[in-house]
Amino acid sequence: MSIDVHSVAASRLAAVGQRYTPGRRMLVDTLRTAGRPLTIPEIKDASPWLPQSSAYRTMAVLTQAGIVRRIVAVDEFARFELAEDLSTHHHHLLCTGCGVVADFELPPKLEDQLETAFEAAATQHRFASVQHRVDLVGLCTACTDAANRA
Amino acid sequence: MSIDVHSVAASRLAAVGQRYTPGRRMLVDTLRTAGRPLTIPEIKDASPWLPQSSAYRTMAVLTQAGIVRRIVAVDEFARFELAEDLSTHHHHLLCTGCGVVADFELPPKLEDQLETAFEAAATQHRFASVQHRVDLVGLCTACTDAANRA
DNA sequence: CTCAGTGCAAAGGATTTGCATGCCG
DNA sequence: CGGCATGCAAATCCTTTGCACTGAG
Repeated sequence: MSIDVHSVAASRLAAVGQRYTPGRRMLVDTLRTAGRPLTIPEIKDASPWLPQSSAYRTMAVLTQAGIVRRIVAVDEFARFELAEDLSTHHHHLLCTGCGVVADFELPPKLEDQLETAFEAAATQHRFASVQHRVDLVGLCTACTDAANRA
Repeated sequence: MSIDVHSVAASRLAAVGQRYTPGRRMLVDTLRTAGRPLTIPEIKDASPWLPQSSAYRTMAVLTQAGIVRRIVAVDEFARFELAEDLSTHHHHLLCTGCGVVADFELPPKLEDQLETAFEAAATQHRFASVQHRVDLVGLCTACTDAANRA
């Protein structure tokens, strides 16, 4: 990995008066390894001994500290991934069948054009501190196959 | 309005074996008039006599029939708007402060470029039936002012 | 010794559903 | 008449929170 995620995480937690405990470090590793946003159930699957409330609480703390980003996809589960400055700028493919979320990237040139258009739209509607959320919603391979079999 | 929303709604409901009752027609009108996605509480505010369960159930039926689209914004409330082919292709401005959702549009040329890039990404990840979801997340005027006063 | 972190269990809140009634076709 | 539609109330399910215990500084 290019930057030291754990060092950054430790200092960001310190900045909000929190410690970088083994449990938190381990969940950060889980997210870093996953390469896609994970739900709480998925996080628990990766660490079966972890109490559910700790999973939720740790994600809340890490989100607060700016280490983790919480996203809402198409199902009723929240998903968590490392903040963009700890990974890369990317977008999401959302499956309406099973809810799974995959990452993808756009050509840099197109990103630039988008950025410009978004700033114009934000200004026009008097929105501030704007970030963008560009997702694709469709069916993953598994769900497409399942639909065809039906 | 350019197309007859109610006629289309009636035939789409008929296609899934459901009726276009006065209650359903009225909620469709509520959504059409709003011009932005509404939450269930907002829908209930517009029709205080409407039981909550009917609001949820009607939205579920209309969504199933392809008349209404259910979207998830930044808060814990689902929001509902008319399907794109009953209104126009547009995107959303989401306020992280109060959760309100406003509509905006992008230049057609940029939409075309996005479409091309999205198709490439979808193909690469083997996703099918892809639609895109392009949102801006920020603070609306009211919430920006509130933040400045604090 | 003090206070943040953790675990367990119970509460919270949006959404769904079971069941009985009403009404269109 | 039969079945969809509707109301009311209870249930579901993700998520949050209260409280007691443990461990680091």
